Amino acid sequence: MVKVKLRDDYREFEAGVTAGEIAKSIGAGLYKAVCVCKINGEVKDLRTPVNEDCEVEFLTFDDEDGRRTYRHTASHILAQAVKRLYPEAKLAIGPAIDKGFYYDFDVPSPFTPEDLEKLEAEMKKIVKEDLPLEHFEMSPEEAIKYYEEKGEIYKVELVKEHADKGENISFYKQGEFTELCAGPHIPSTGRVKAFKLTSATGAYWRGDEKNKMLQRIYGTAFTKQADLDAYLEAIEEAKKRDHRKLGKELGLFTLRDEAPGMPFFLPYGMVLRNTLVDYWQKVHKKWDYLEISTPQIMRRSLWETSGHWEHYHDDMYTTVIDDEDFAIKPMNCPGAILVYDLEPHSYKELPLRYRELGRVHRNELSGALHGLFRVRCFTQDDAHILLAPEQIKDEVVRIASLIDEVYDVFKLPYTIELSTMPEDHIGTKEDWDIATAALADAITSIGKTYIINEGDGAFYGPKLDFHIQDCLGRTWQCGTIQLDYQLPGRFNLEYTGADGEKHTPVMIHRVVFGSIERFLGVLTEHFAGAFPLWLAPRQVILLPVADRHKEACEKVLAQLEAAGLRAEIDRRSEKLGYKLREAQLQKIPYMLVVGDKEAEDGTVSVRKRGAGDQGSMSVADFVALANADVDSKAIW
RNA sequence: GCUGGUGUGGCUCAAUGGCAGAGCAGCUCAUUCGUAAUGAGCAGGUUGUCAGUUCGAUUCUGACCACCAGCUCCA
Repeated sequence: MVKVKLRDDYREFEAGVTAGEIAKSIGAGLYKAVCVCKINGEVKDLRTPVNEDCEVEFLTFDDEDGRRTYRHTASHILAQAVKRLYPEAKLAIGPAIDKGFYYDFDVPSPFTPEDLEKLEAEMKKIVKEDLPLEHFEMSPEEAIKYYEEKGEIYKVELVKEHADKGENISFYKQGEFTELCAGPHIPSTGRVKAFKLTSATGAYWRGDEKNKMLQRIYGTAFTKQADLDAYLEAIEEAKKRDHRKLGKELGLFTLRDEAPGMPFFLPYGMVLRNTLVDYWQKVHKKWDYLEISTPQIMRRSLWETSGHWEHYHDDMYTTVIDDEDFAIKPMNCPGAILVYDLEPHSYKELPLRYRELGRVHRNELSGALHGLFRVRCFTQDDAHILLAPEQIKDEVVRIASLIDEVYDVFKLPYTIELSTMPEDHIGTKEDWDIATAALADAITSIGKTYIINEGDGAFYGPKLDFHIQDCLGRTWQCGTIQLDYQLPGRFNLEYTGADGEKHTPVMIHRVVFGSIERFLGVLTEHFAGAFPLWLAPRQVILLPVADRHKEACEKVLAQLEAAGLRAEIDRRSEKLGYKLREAQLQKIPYMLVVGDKEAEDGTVSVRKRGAGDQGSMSVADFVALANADVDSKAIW
């Protein structure tokens, strides 16, 4: 007998009982809902036998591990369906991902939407067949032989890697379909209820563009059809927040064929942008950054010294002027370095913080362009900080606090990634360890958590990246704090230390918004275009009920403008409802209605976006109300 | 850049190997209206660009450009 600790009691079972049988003994309903279990904290199949005393926890689709397991099995069903309909397809990999799963195949011709429909139908058959997923193992030699005979070249490659660890290779079998897989899985295919194949695209084998491009099928799966429908509906809803759509509707920016990836900012977009920049300036003055501005185009020699000419050439726009090579700056750092290098520096001046709203140009791959999120011309809210190595941690705390302060103003949720030493790097491992630890310490000391992005640092130093999600949950890097041990040396930068000796400073590259453009895109999606009052391009719109009220509106407009509010009058001879509808669709925070009554006693009837009619008040009262909102940067 | 898809008035979208159509927006006229669309009329398009096939191409083919999804890359 074995003693099993369940949620709040102990039960005894015959040794060798499976986790699934334990679940069944507790209740059939529970058993049906359970995807996978944890035995002593380790995620395992329900088919796993229990041979000794342990703690068992059952996980349903509501649990992240349960959900992943469920969707992972769905990906196996997809692979099985593909093998049935396209026996010549070679299997690569097929994991569960955040919102579903995918599977990569090597097939002679890409999948069409009709293929996906056929595959979905075949998957339904496999579900109906209710095939049990059985786990078994092979020795590495057997596994290689097995896959070589089948011509599964990708699987052979994967097995060979596992073989180096000297362990047996784990497989799962469902009906005629066998798959290299560490598991775990749900007990049978019949449990996968609601799924949909969402798209088919290309993807490089092992994510390396030098490798062959495989065909990836994305799908998602839920336990109930209603949940799947709700999910698909939510995606459609989310697309309405897309900043590319809202940017057009609200007159913020545009992109034209004449300049791919280089946004044109329209009048309302410029108001938004300038408001954001004003705020940025205020914050940076407070945090003690000195503002500089450096040239857009600089000589080749500068870029050779910085290393960009060699390492970043493909992404740079270069030009020849009077027979001499120049480059349009893709980064602001060399400019800041030239400013530092103007005169000798003492350790007493450090950290020296140069801020620069620097417009950069990068020749990004055409396929990477995406609205304002990924452009070829953008303005980084950059700063370059020169400091002594021992000042790193304090300075990083200072920057991370600044970033947190700014994101909090918008109530933007974000995640932090710490990228560590890549294979291709400069500097000693000791330096990297100290620097990486300084970054980690800094984040922990301000009460934040981070995830580690192994080996993803820049070749010159580790970095912290601040990621924000877009309307569809894709994350975009906005803020970043990068330590740089290389550039100061390349430019022979120095400061005189307390010891009277010359030392090389460390440089920190950092941005808060990342780029003004990307951040505006993020904000547009975050607020679904309904910007807080302080940011809204048009804060107030005045709506005369009839033409005879326009004059009264003009007076109110003058008062609002004098009070620093951004206001307009809708002067068209339309009915109130018509003008109101448009103002509402334009997401203007305040709509002020002026009719006979208001014109008479100098009041306005206030309608607040999202909150409806607020009744009448004097213009002075409205100004006080609005300005209080602007000052507090209230979000509603 | 790679894989697949898309490209029709300012916007959203129809249609077709044989005169390209609607709604909204715009303009004109009438209406002067109280919290999400007043009515009538007018105007607006070399169907992304360039070639090819064809008596005839917006439709079929090819190249290019741009956009969309994903890969890669990145602020």
